This record gives sequence, structure tokens and C-alpha cells, in this order.
Amino acid sequence: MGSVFEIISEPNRRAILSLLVSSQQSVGEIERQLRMPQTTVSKHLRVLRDAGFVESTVDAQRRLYRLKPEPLQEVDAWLRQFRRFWSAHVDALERHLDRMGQNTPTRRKTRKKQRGPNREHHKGETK
Amino acid sequence: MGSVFEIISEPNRRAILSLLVSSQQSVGEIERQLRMPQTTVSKHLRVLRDAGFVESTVDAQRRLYRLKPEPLQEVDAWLRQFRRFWSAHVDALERHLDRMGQNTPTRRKTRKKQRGPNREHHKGETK
DNA sequence: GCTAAATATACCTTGACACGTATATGCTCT
DNA sequence: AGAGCATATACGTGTCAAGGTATATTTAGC
Repeated sequence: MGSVFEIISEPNRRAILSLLVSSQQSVGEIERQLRMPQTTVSKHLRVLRDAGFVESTVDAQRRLYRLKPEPLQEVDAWLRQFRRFWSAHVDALERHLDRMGQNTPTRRKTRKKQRGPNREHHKGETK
Repeated sequence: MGSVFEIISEPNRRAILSLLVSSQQSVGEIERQLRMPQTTVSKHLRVLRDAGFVESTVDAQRRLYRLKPEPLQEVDAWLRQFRRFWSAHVDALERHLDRMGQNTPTRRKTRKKQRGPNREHHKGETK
């Protein structure tokens, strides 16, 4: 329940958020569009509201829920550090492919203990 | 274990990812920097690798883990829909404040059942 | 006031997962 | 070959959260 990330780890909650991005919705509307039981919707909305993802206003017996931007912006902020990495990684990938271009010694197995530029691909790895 | 979002919902895994953004690291290095037990690190790395967040190469007895961009880009892609909302929301916020200012004919929403300018706020609302 | 609609909450059960402890696997060096 | 380091896995345990069922609360309309 703690972090923003735990909140959006739940698929139904993500669905609700995606729904609300177009416009505010009542609980019943969400319930119908997502085809999930009302209590489930209400409970997820409770979590989302407590976490600041949504806010609600009263319309007769209905409650209209709408999105609030801050928590998702927090996720966005966390992602920023990796965006920098992606750009940098394009280069790294290119260099990598360049090196692969010349040959691929499938045999090498033993090497000196010194590490460093010394890389090798192990088949067993990426399981 | 399914979605990308569940993977990053775990704080230690996020810490590992943030660590790896600067450069590749061995398990032992991660262990020391994050001060978490080795088995914990290994298990989280296993999850991260299965989910495609990282890949590893063998360096003697060590394993060097490095970041892979795709899964986090998936998160980024999901966030896109909300970024559009943030920009649009500036306007919405403005309209909202305008209405509170008591005029600005922004075409009243008028429920089908006309409801009066519903005076008091509701107690239990924003929790 | 009574009934039906819309929504929220309480309680319970179940399953997933994170962690610790112990052990296995693999590699290097002597 | 054997010792020691680095990493991975197996197993048992506790916790926590999601979903279901039942019920409470609020409101509109008669």
C-alpha cells in the first residue's frame, strides 16, 4: 500500500486509471466498462484515492472520480534516470554490434583472470 | 511475477535498477552498496533477469549484471497517455478555479436532474 | 416514511511473495 | 585434488493484499 509503484502494480487499478484519463466517471460506469464487481471497483478506488491518484466529488448518490496527476508524475520522475540511459545505450548497442561484426569465436573458454574489456557471451545465461 | 509493474513494485528491485543505471555491477558489489544479504540480491536479480530488465555475463566466478532498456520503456509507454492528461489538466484546473471565482460561463454541466448549486461540501470526501 | 439505487465497508479465505537459513553449483588458484 | 570465494537455489515461514459475500449508508422518488 505504501509506494506509488505498489499501487499501480495491480492490473485493475491500472485499468481504472486508464479509463479515467478520458474523463471522470462514476463507480457504476467504471463497473460496467471494466466488467468487474462493484465492491472490487469501490475498494480499488479507495486505495487510489488514499494514494492521491484520484479524487471524488458527490453527485447525488453517485460519486464521480477523476484523475489527479501528481502520483503518476512521481513515477515519471523515477523513470527519468533511465531515459538518459536509453539514449546512451543506443551508442553502446552500436559499438557492441560493431564488435560482433568481425567474428565470433565460439571456442574460447579459458582466459586469464584479468577482467576488463574482456567480455564473452555465455549461452547458458539469459536463461 | 507477471507484469512489468509488479516487478518494479518491489523497493529493493528498484534500488538495484537505479544502481545499474550508472554501470554494470557484480552481485557482490550490489550486495555491498545496497547492504542487503546476498541471497536476497540474487533472488531479485533472478526475477529481474527473467523479466528482461537486466542481463548478465559471466566474468570468472562473478556475474556482471547490466540494464536492459525494453521493460522500463514499456512502463514509459504506459505513462504516455497520462502525460497528455497533465497538459490538458492545466486547462481543466484553470476552468475549475474560474468557476470557483463564481462566473466565467464555462457551459454549466447541469445534471439532468437539475441540482442546485450544491452548497456545502461533504464531510467524508477527500478522506 | 418506505423502497430501490448507488456506493462503501467489514469480515473471511486464499494465494503470492519476500525473507532467512541452509545447501548446492561453479570457478580459480595452489 | 582440495580449499575458498562468488553466486544460485530449495525449503519453510510469516505477512499482506485481492476478491467474495454480506451488510451498512446515503439519497432520490413516491
